[in-house]
Amino acid sequence: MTVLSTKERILNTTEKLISEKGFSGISLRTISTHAKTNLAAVNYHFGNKEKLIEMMLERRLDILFELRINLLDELESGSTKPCNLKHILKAFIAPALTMSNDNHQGGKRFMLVLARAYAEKSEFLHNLLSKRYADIIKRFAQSIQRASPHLSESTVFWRFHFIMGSLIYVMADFGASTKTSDLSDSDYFNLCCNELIDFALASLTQSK
Amino acid sequence: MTVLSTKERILNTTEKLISEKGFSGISLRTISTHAKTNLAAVNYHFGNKEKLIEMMLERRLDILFELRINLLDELESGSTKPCNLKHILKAFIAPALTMSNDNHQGGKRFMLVLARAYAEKSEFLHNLLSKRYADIIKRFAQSIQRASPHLSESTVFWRFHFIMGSLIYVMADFGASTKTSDLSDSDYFNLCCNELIDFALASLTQSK
DNA sequence: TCTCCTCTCATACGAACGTTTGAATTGTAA
DNA sequence: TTACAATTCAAACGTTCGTATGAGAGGAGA
Repeated sequence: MTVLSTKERILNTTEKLISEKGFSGISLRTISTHAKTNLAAVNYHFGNKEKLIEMMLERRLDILFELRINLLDELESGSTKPCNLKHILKAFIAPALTMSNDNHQGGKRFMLVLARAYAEKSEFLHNLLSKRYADIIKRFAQSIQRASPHLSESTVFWRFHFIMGSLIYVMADFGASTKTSDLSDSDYFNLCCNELIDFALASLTQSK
Repeated sequence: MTVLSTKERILNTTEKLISEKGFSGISLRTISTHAKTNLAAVNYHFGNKEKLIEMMLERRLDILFELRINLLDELESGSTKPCNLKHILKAFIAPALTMSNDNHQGGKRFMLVLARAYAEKSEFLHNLLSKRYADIIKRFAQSIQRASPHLSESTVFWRFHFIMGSLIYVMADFGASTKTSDLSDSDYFNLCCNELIDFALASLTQSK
């Protein structure tokens, strides 16, 4: 068991508590107490509450998008032909759901946090997506377009966004699902992941 | 211009402000001021903040689900054969987006509020969906199943849920979209609505 | 040991919150 | 008009919030 720094403990605790109670229902006092430190430590390490939340989002988003782009790079390397559509979708979807299911690293919590940030139209998240990660999203859209020549560019655009919506919805569900099935967590996750990829594939395969 | 009661003004203002600032960022003081009444009026008419928000959600959800079930009833009346899949999906999706686009009645705001409530995993909303409206959702699922005999029951279940995710995502976007197109609001809405229905249809038509 | 720097701590401040209270106002039926 | 209920109001309560401050703990190098 490695000893985490105060800064790391605060970040992890923030993630955990926000995934449980949402952005609103959590105070710096609760965070610092659960992180076994002092209220003032938050402001010492992060300046203020907003910066703390931004750092918490950023450290995982960087990982998520790097996983995605690495997979896409791998797919596109060595050939100029369009990639297999299912593989592209998998490269986009799987990292999110893998992180979502990675309880050990706390990724599961993060995905719920991310889903919440999406819904709350967090300005910070919006900026991050439209600046830091815009290129990656665009590359995926283009790759999907090349693999779906039977669909117009605008239809691909729309459906890719709808798929992102489903993905976010699923991510939010993983955090706080009312278990209705008898499956284990990881079986349920694998099933859901596969169903979502097939769903996305189906939606892009059929033209009308 | 009809004069609204204090109670109605409070409900409308709550809806408006929450759609703009989210559930967290809004206080009863702000609400009562914008509703041109007094802080205490909120507690007089609704008891407390939570009850106010619940009433605000309920009055529109009732309308939404009634619209949906009426359309489905109409589709299924007079025949025992499976309905046209596109019509079923339209009966489910269109009312949400129509309300979403109905600025005059304030429905546009509500849809964003609803999307936020979904993401925040509001316990109240969850209860409402799993109790008051569960039968309606179930009827749609069954109707889709009958119209999609090539898909297994569980696949239909999954994909219906993914479609709901996309729908919620779109609803949230209507409230606070960063306009990137040159279309008018209603043109943009119609396009999006049609694209979403086609997307849903495509996802259920293709088996793999 | 002494000094310096990083970090943690207890504490305080002002602002904003939801809720309560009792008086004032309005509407209504007798 | 009078009496009574429904509604609106201003004011205050106690709590919680984010932030700021200055003292002190702890380790590293001289």
